[in-house]
Amino acid sequence: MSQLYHVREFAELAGVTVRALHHYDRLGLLKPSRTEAGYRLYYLRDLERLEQIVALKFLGIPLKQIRMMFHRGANGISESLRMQRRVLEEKRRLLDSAIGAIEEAEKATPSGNRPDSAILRKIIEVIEMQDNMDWSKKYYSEEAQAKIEERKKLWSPENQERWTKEWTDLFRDVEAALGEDPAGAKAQGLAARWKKLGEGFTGGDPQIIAGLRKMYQDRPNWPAHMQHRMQPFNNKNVWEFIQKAFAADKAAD
Amino acid sequence: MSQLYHVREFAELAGVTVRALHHYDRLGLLKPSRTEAGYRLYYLRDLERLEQIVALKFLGIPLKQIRMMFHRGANGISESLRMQRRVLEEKRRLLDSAIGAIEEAEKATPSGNRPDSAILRKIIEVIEMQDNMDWSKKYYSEEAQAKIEERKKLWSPENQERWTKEWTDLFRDVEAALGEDPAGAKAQGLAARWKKLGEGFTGGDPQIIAGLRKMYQDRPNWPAHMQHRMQPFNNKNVWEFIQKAFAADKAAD
DNA sequence: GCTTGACTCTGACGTTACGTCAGGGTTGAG
DNA sequence: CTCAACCCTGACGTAACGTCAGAGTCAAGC
Repeated sequence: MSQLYHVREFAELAGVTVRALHHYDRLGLLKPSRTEAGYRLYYLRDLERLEQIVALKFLGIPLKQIRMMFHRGANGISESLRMQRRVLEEKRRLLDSAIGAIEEAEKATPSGNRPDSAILRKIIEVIEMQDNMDWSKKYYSEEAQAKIEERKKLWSPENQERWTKEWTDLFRDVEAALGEDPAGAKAQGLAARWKKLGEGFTGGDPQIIAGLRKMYQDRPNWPAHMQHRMQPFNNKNVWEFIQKAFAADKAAD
Repeated sequence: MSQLYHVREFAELAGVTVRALHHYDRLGLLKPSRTEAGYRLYYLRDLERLEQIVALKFLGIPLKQIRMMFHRGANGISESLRMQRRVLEEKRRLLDSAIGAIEEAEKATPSGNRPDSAILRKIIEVIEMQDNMDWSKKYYSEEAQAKIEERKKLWSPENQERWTKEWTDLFRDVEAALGEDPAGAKAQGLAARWKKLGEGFTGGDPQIIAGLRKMYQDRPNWPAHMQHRMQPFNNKNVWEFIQKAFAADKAAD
């Protein structure tokens, strides 16, 4: 009973390394008694403590915090666990995105040995898409966010790609038509395309449209890399031209 | 065109910190040109490289490896990605276990402020159960493993707890009955309980039983902490007694 | 008593991807 | 010339140990 263990034995008993025990000792997490020569001596009751440490560590809780939990005594453990769960769930979200990005890239470049740059571009695309979603969140109301979550499911990277291309094309076409009459047939055709594409994302939902408008007006505060990515769409004349075309359409009613 | 950027600008353009750019520079991941005074100068084409770095980093690939990927040129990126996906999936498995353990603990200790030691015990239980599953895998054939995966779904921590308790109780009862006649009514009753409990885990499947037997016979090679946890079941006399009782049962047929 | 092998101790450096000073040049405006 | 705003490098810190390295300890065999 009340047997004594040397580090090696105790470490094996608990399934950890000797060095880890040294570490916990120095951090004050588990301080064994010592022989006269300075050898560490562990009792069986130390095992319980060690198991708790290992368990909390498994949950991703840093050692310093574990020490605090022990130190502050009983209260607060369940509080720490609630917090830790949120942390872990956030980590899982990121992991899922990363795995998803790789999957998309593999899907998009079948066994064929596409040039690696294509794979990378695909990944960047997927990540940026997720990133945009995340960043632009703050412009939408809670309700609008929920609606976007819904629509997101339809937003495969392929769609995203096609959609980007269509906007780019349309913008270029409008740019080329800047000299025309905003009420003319050509301008009206472009305006129709514009409207249709816009509805592809907003679904015509007024809350989403409102968010988009808010986002657009906040342009000066966008992070630099967003401004950079939006640069192709930065031609003020194009926006004004389309405004006029819409106005002309309305006036024609 | 071909605009030049100072670190700060370039960092904001890409959404990273200046210090990160210093870091990538020193690691040889992205080496900008310099002014005479030693200031870093980035070109727009550096942005592409940087975006690739950020993307691969997002996938959890260490910087050194990213450098190697660039260095070894085109081939091998998709290979790296396949590997990385496996790494990430393994991480997700661990994350899920951790989250699961916390959930179980929260479920088992409802809002009531149970002593924290109870919460910790619960977590340790859940983790050890997963750990056991993992460790004991090697004793089972592929088929048996698949079958166990199936049965695992029924194995809530509550069941696990009850099961452990019943085995402990049964073992204690047998120990108390060691003096009796193995063919007697009392011994036969115990043998029946034994058999029933055993089937609770094996489901009577011969492959699982075989794995269990293999595991039991390999006892000397179990890790120390498993031996420690199995210590309450280490009374050889009990096993022999039960063997005799089974034999007597068969002989009575 | 001495050697030997198996253990144990502590201290120091390495790992990862930067963050955070600290001390010291550079540049452009007034 | 000065001042603010940038830029540079180097050094230390972070988390949880792993990996030596140099040195002491213990029990056994000769």
